[in-house]
Amino acid sequence: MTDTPMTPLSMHLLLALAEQPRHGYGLMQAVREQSDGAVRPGTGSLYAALQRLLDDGLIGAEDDGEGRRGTRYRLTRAGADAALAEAGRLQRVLALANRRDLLPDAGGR
Amino acid sequence: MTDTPMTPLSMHLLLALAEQPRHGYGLMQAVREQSDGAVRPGTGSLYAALQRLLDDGLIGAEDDGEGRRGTRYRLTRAGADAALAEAGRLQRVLALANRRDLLPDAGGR
DNA sequence: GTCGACATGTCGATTATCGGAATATCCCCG
DNA sequence: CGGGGATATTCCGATAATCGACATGTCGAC
Repeated sequence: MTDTPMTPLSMHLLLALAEQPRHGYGLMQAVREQSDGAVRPGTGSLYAALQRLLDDGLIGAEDDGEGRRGTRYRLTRAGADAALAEAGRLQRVLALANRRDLLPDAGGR
Repeated sequence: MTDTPMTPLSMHLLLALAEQPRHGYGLMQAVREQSDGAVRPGTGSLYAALQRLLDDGLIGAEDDGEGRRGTRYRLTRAGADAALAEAGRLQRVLALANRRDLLPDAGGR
């Protein structure tokens, strides 16, 4: 139950791959769009993060077909589980935030 | 709109302070409890994070009364706004996660 | 044939973040 | 008075994550 938090970038990558397998380049764009521009990794951050996810077995990589260039990344079962766990963690944080009164002047409570 | 993500620790600190002002040490415990043990900062991480939040003006620090030892941290208006913004970001990520089919065997779609 | 989008990497530098050791005080209990 | 545990904070070294730049190559369009 000691759900270690995941970086926002990793989470976005997993979610982008949950939709469909993609190339690294496509992931860069997908993450940008998904996050409304909040997360915009350079290539360095991106491939470093992908390598970490590969090492942890959360994603898989396979060569794209014969003629095609590039590596296609896909979500593994473990990756889906991890994303789900992270989503649960976020939900708990949000629930907490709702319990607190963060709104400044609106007639709260 | 380029909502820079916040670390889980920072978010938990702001939420803990939204409930009531606290000392650093109390924050350590509050964060642990709030996160169900997922976030358990050592003292080093804790005070470093507090310093960062102070630098960004998201929290304030004042000496505790005459006789008392220690510094009492409180949430600033900017801090509440930041927490709110982060909560919004998390909500968007969660919405995304819900749209994806992460459940493995439950008869999805 | 050159331009821009697609695609995959590597490198070095800079931050960010973390955990633990060390320090000190306060308060209770005997 | 003395020890011990909770409170409270600082400093330090190590690791993790990010960024921006550079390098390399393919592809289709114009």
